[in-house]
Order: sequence, then C-alpha cells, then structure tokens
Amino acid sequence: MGYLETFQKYLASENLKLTPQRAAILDTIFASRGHFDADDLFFTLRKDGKRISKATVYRTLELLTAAGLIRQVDFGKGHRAFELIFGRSHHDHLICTSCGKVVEFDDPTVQELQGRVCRRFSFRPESHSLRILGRCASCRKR
Amino acid sequence: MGYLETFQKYLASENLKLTPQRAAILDTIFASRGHFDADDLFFTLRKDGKRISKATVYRTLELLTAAGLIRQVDFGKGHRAFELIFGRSHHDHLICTSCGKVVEFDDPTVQELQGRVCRRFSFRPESHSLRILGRCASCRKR
DNA sequence: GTATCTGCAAATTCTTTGCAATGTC
DNA sequence: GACATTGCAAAGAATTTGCAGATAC
Repeated sequence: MGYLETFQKYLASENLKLTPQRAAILDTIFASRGHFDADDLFFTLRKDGKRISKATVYRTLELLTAAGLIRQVDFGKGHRAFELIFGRSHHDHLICTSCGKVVEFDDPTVQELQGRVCRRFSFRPESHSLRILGRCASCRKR
Repeated sequence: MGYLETFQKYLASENLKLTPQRAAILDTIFASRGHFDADDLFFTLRKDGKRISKATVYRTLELLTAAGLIRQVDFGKGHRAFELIFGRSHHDHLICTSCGKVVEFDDPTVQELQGRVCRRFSFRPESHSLRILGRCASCRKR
C-alpha cells in the first residue's frame, strides 16, 4: 500500500479529508527524505510554487505523526524535527556534536534492551529513541 | 567535593562569579531532585521567597549545563527539561505514554552499544540518551 | 449539504537580549 | 575599581488558535 493511500485510510478512519495541501505536504516529505522541520517543509513547498500556510503545515505534521507515517526526532535544536518512517526500517541516530552530521544505524541490541527493561518494570513496550553523541572522524582531524 | 564547590570552581575557571542567585538556583535543584524545567524552578524559587528573574534562571541553567552539573533531557514536551547529574550515576528513561510517569534505569548494554556503534562509524563517543516509551502496568489496567 | 479545511493574523509559549543599575572578586 | 551580573521589559523564535470563507466527500 502506498503512502498516500495509507494516509487517506487513516484520514477516513478519523472522518477527515484528503486535501491537495495535505497530499502536497506528504509528497514533499517523500521526495526529500532525510530529516526536516516545519520551516524546511514550508520553504520547500513554497519553492515548488505551493503556497501552503505554516498553520496548515503544522496541522498536517500532527496528522502524519498520528497516522504513523512520520515521527518526531530530537537533535537537540530548540525546535521540533521529524523524519519519515513509512516504508523504512527502524533505526537510531549517531550525531556529531561538532558539525551536526547525523548517521543512522540499526543495532538489534536496542530491541532486546527495550524488551528487557520493559519486562523488569512491567511496561508494555511501544517504541524508543536512542541518540548517541560523539565527534566524527573529520571533525577530530581539524 | 560538594556541588557548590564544584560550580564555583567551574565559574572561577571561566572568570565568572558566584552570586546569591546562582547559588540559590543550584540549591533548589539539589533540594528537589527529579526533573524540572525553567518554569518549575522559577516558581519553586518564588515560593521560597527568592525573587529571581526568569532571565537569570535561563542564564544559570546554561552555566550549570556547561559545568556538567545538570543535563538537558527530552521528554517530548515542547520545551526544555533538565535533570541533575552531579553525584548521580548515568541512567536512561522509561516513560509511560499514558500517564507520563518516568522510570530511571541503568543497563550496561547501552554503554557497550555506544562503543560499538562509535567504533563502526569512527566517532569518538561522548554521551547518549535513550528513551523507551511504553505503557505502565497501572495504565494498562484502566 | 454539511462538517472539515484553509489562510490569515493575532495570541501563546518558551527563550534570548539590550541596557542601566548593582554586586562580586 | 573593573568587569560580570541582575532585573526588567522588549524582542525573537516556534507553535497554536479563532474565525470567515472555501472545499472534500
């Protein structure tokens, strides 16, 4: 099932509508991949000639999160960032504290750990986010 | 070495001064423990009869972070939260998505993982933050 | 046709900054 | 005494909200 179809299914289930604005926002997210925030999205849309208000961008990001197509990530900037998760496998982030470079990685240990910790404290696991901070090789050379 | 002494040492090394406001803020953080944000701190101080401006609270939180006495944590609220790290061992957080309860845990696996991932991508590890989200036992019963 | 959406501008919330008075070392 | 610090109020950034007109289903 495609992403638009998935979104539409979610919207229908909540009695919401698929508007051209919502579709354009989702298309833009899929086209760019990577990480983004509300502002990035707003300006990319504008560059593509789509005049969608920031309010709509914010409102749509919330819907897409609820629909499970994107998720919020925290890179320590003062504002919210997101990334696409639809069609992607789970991963975590390694972030360079000098240049801000973000490397995605996947290590099965995290899943096991999540299960173990949840069992110990009687939680039902839902998700996790792991950020490792360090200095990348090229920043260390400088 | 006590926390105030540690802070003072940091301040001296940066040619900064220990003021009554800075000491009061640090004392308050130590007295309350747990997690807090700028606002919590501001109101606790005020309740204790200390009239310290928000600007000073924000400025001091930055200093305390730089001094390594506290660190920023992300609980997915829209604003910054902090926790005391001075005198505490490292830990991560398990958070209930229903009631917001936060459980601290420590699992040595995370350290190993951090080392392994950094080695793989030639990063020098500095720190990490792991948040596991789930539903706690009492929320599941409801 | 009706309930949801959009854009706009105003309102909120969180945080930072300029500046004159004050205080620490 | 010099330079850092404070409080205040204003500025800034990010996000949310109220509302009237437009639109999907």
